[in-house]
Amino acid sequence: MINAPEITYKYAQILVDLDAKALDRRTFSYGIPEGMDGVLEIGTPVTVPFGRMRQITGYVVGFTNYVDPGIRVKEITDILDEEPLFDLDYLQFLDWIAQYYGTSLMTVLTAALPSSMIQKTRREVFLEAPQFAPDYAYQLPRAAQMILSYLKERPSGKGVRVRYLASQTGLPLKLVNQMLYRLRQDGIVRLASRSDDAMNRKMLKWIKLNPNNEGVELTKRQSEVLLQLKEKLTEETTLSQASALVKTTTATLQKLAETGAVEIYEAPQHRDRDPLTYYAKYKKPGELQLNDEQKTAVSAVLAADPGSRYLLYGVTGSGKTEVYLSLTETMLAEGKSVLILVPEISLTSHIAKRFIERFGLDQIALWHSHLSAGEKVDAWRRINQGELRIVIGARSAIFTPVENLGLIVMDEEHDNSFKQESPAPRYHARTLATELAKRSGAKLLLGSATPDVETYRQARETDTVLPLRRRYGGRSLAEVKIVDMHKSREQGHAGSISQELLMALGDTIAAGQQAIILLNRRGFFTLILCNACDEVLQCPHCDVALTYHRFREKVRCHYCGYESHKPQFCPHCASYDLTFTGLGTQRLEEEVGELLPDARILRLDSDMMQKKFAHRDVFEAFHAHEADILIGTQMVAKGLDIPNVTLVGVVGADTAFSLPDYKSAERGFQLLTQVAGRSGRGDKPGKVIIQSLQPYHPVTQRAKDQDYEGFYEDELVRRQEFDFPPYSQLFRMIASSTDEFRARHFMKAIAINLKQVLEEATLDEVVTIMGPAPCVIPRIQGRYRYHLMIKNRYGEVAHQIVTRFFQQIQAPDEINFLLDVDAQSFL
DNA sequence: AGCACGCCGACT
DNA sequence: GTCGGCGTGCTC
Repeated sequence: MINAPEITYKYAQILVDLDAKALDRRTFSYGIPEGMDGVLEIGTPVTVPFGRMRQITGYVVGFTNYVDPGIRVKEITDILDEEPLFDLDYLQFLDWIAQYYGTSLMTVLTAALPSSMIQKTRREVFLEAPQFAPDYAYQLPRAAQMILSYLKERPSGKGVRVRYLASQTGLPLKLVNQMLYRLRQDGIVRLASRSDDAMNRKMLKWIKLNPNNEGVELTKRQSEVLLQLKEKLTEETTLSQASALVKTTTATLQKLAETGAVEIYEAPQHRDRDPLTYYAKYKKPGELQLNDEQKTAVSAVLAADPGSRYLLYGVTGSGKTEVYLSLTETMLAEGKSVLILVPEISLTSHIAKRFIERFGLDQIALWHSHLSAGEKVDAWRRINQGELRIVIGARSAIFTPVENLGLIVMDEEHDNSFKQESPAPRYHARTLATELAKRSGAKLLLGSATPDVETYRQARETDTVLPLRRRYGGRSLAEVKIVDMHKSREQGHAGSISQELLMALGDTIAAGQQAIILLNRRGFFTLILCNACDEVLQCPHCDVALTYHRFREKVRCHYCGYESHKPQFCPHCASYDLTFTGLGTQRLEEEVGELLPDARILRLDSDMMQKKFAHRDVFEAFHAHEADILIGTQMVAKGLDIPNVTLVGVVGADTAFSLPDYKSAERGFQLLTQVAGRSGRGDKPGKVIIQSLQPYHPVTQRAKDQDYEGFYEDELVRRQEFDFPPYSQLFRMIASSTDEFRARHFMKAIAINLKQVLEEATLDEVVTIMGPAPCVIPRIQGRYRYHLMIKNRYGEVAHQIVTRFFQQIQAPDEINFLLDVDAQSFL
């Protein structure tokens, strides 16, 4: 051929897709067979022979001409997809992540790429040029001619699986592959994996009215249903949504479809039918109205150096979103892309809605866990090709291959859903975003009303805080009142709702307004006590108290999901004298219902989340004022923007910040402040009532005054005293085993060895080890857990020593050993 | 992870 | 003498 390859390498370095402990952090060199050298790139997925028998998937991560003598190099068997899955920059970014978190490249790759892109083993052949010159075929080997004539018989545009092709032509697989490489080189065929078409897309049933069939005969019920459908059906309603909307069954709708009055059809869940499509109809282009503070923030970010990081510190309702929108507009105008990271729960929040309203869905990729495999691959491709230039998503959206990235926004940056707890890589999206910004030259904007203490300190020291102190329309923050529950009880109020809160709830409902009550515990009763032996009933697999759920009379473990019937007697002493106590959201719902019999109450907690989108339904119902009071766990604190909410009640506020965890005070403060921010977002002033058992606790008081800076100063003093972040970097190692003794002794040995390593590096003064000790929850799912805390006050060198130390440890099979870099929780 | 090699004890 | 237990070590 005419175009000579620039450089040809003999070998490709392959990362093999095996989750074996020692294998996934090495690469293997494979020979490049003839005809494959032009196609192979970094990121190309291939299959390679491995060991004696197997063919496994791997990825090209480099090229070389040198291989250690004595290694019997094998050849790459095949290319799974000619389009590489990643490029060199991306690979280097993933490698940095693997180094930082002490894990392997393969582990990071698994977290980064959509799973359906990784498991592509089904290769297909497509006939690219069916009209080749007639004499071209004659000069081909017989096998190639057979393949071509078979392919020409097939319906055009459809692929054939390589294996199937081999069996149909009766040729050996190896020969088929050889021929296909040649045909590909000549541009006759294309090889691709199957996942790039709609194969993985789930099909849904949709329903629409059939206007051509007005006068068909219907039964009484059918006419009723049809009447309601005419009212409620939108352009995009699924069959199951419709049956819920008009309170009937899908069977009835099917019958109705048979009459021809409506039409039911199958279609994939297209992105246009994303739940958020709804907001695209309310496009609000026009000029953005920014106040002085917002303008200052926008121009500061625009003038910032590439790779720099800014904190948009804005109280709730101060208009952070307008800043994001304005910056995005400028970025798009400059031909750049924007990545918006939001907490998990907030995908339904106003941020996504506002972006869709402003920019429409045709340039936005929504990246969330409810996307099907096919939709993810679709979105990935379109993002990669620069077709979608705004990506909005939770934590894992940081891995999407955004082209020409100009800005990363991380809204509610303090939210702990940005940290992946398990499985590895246990990454924090903020850490990754900071690194990605540096690498890509994008600007990073973190937004919060209650920034993470570490973020705030860093921003203050580097002078990159952009404050928004004024609330929209000059509205003041809600008035916060603390009720001392000890006093309330002395005054003879036995229940969980104080007189003040009850009165306020009554007034709010009477005024036609709505209220939110936050209680951070699920279930009905959260404790079951034996009065004979004083034991608390625990999960048989975890050292966690069981929670009684009224619904179906069951007890549940909130850690492992263990479920059992309501116990009749104590498992320790067989006494029947059991007391059910402790307040959960279910019981609170009942109690409020008894106190306010006319109030319409909705409950929102993760028990309700079992059903997909159930939380969205609850949010929407509450937003539509179908209920007066919303009771829930911390979910209600995040992202709700309902103007008619003028009262927020917090029940049992203190439990959050007394956990044995260095961040628990911070989380408690954030939770109180965030939930307080839900009150009074409209024209009417808001009110917050916090019921507390420790009303003079400094965190409660700071939350009352909504004084973040005061809280921050208090907290810094405490952190410095104990050398917690930001004064150190925190690592946590956990060993767990079904054998308690082994877990404990393994951890002890680790502690001794690590101490020695640190001493040898003369870092033992600046890196301290705490433990080993049993974890706060000492047993989960039958596994005993021991942990080790490591505080690094030295920096990058010590960080590397700890991660390398961890990687060198080969834990025995019965022990699960893990490292959590920048651990956020001690539980 | 798989799979083979290999070094010991129990059997046709 | 050989069958098979699973400890150890390798996979380009």
